[in-house]
Amino acid sequence: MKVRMKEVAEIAGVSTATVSYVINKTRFVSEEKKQKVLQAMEQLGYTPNSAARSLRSKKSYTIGLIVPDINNFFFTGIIEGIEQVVQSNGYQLILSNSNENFENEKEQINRFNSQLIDGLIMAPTADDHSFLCGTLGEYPVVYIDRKPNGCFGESVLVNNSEVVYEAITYLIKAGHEKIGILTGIKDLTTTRERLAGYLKAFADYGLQMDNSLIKTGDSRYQSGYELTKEVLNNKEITALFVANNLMTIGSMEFLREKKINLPGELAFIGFDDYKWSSIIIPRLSVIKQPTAEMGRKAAEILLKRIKEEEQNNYSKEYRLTAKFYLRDSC
Amino acid sequence: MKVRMKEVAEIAGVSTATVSYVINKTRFVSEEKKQKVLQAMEQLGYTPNSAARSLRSKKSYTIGLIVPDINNFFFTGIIEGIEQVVQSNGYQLILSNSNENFENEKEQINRFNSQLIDGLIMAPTADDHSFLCGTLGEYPVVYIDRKPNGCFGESVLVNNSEVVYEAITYLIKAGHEKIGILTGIKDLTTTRERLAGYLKAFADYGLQMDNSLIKTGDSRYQSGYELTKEVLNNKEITALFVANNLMTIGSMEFLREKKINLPGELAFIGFDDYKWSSIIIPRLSVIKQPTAEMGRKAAEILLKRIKEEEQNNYSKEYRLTAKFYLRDSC
DNA sequence: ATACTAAATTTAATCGATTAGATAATCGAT
DNA sequence: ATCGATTATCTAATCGATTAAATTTAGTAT
Repeated sequence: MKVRMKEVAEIAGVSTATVSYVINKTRFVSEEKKQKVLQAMEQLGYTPNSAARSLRSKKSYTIGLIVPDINNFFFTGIIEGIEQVVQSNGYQLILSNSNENFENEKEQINRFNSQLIDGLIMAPTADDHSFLCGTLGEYPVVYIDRKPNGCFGESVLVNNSEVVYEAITYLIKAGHEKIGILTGIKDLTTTRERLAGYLKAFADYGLQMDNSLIKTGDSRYQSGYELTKEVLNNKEITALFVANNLMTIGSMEFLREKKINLPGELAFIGFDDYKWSSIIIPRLSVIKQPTAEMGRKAAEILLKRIKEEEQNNYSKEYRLTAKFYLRDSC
Repeated sequence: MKVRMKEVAEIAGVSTATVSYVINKTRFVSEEKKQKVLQAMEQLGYTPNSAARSLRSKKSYTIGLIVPDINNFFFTGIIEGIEQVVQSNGYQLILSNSNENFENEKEQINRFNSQLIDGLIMAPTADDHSFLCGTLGEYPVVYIDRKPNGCFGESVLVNNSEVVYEAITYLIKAGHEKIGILTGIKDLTTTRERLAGYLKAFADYGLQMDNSLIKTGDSRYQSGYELTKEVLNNKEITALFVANNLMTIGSMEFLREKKINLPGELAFIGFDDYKWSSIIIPRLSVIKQPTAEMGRKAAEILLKRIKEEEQNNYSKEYRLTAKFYLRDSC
């Protein structure tokens, strides 16, 4: 038999209102009654019913999170950061996996719209999100990693184009002129920005652009493997940059199979870091994103917006800095 | 302004009860009225208020999940499986990270006890969980990966001791007699079971046991590194088995640093598989657990229990089969 | 036409908290 | 002693759905 606030109130000899004030600290309650209430709660092992609470107060102390791939260590790093902040502020986290699929994503958003959540953090898929601008008046949204296409909003991103520029520049200065690039899903803002950094480096250093150097993938392991095979058909290539993490692994798989020597035969730079990238031989040079920090930042912004109630400064961008880690593969 | 069931009922020219019956299919409603209701819902863009719904019906269509490390790919594999099942049954997933810390775990359970959830899946920490047997009468619980110490309950596990027995036996048959083992956190059932498999192989093949061969770690990267250094002080060791995934990476890091040749100088078997274990050289032999399947199984069992209402067959164990993948490191 | 069933729909109580507004208690000033 | 102001507490309406019980409607047999 679940114990309700009414029982607590009876035992403590006060009204339910007073109990509520004690729990939520919403009004002053005399020390004497406060103690009685606390003791009664303790004695009965009372825990408030969150459904009733959020029905009345219209706050669920729950935030939603939609990521495109739960198995991807880049996103789990983000989740970890979000979880820390959310947890320590007494909020709960509802997790959902869109699988990079627009329909899944929309379906999940619809579920969230049953006012379950106080706010939403999401890494949107590549599709057009203009429908969101209208729909999501109910709760604040913060985008992470990627900006949604066709819709404004606050977002936590990294300096994609700058850090890629830095990495490509490093290769150019080391004498490479034919540098291949494998990108993730075409219409993601991350893909566009990383490609822009690559192109800018080529332009700034007066190198000849060549379409056979650029291959667009789908952010999966397999396409990393396949596109590496393809891009290396261009025999002049001396360096390869992979702008996505799973594709980095797929690419490495192909290079290992073909026994292509890094960095001797091919200079290699991958994307995203994990402990394993220092145990493979050669240790991989990569661009590393501050995943946990991104997650924390997004959660902090969201909670602030939830508390503020005022919904201005839309479409602000927060750019955290990803770094180029030079190791042994280039 | 949020649209309520009342508005839908008015537009459709019926009572809220009828609307509810249409939505939940709980009673027969004439085709005519049903259509009117559906159309009104569509027209107003109605989504039911889940707080009100769960307050009244005492079901939240939400299940809780507590894992000890969100960043660990073993657990994200499990999460992925759980998410699939939960999602497709119209449930939501609340995720929490205990960080292998008992206090965090208890705190989260307390939060869950505010009747937010219909069921719970958790990988319990190593501490004594006898307090759980009492507390958790409210909703069904399924344990995953590990059994809780001091408490019964349904659990989804793998054949730890058998698969480790198989791997160690392989090493023994290959002529190894001094085989080191690094285990995870001491009081986890997984650690005990894996160690038991190791010991049984030694016993069955009449090998001399030796305490300097066994090192107990804390399931973290760093302890894999440190303990590898330690265990190799025993110069007779010719093979090493690491019974935890992050520790496998830490161990490999040490071996790479010391340029210890695998399998020439040391035969090596790690725990848990990920795409990267085939791109490192030599390709790692590992024990691979069916993570997604474990997650799906746990979610299915839990949902079944939620629907059944009857809480018998407690403490049943489901053992899925982990497999030994023989590659190039041993 | 009447009585009786069965089927479809509605009325209204209910879930367990929050909170505006009413009320009671306390205190000081006149 | 009375009034007013202030503070503490309580009463009761409310959030938005579900659902038991009541009611209406339709159908069938006599």
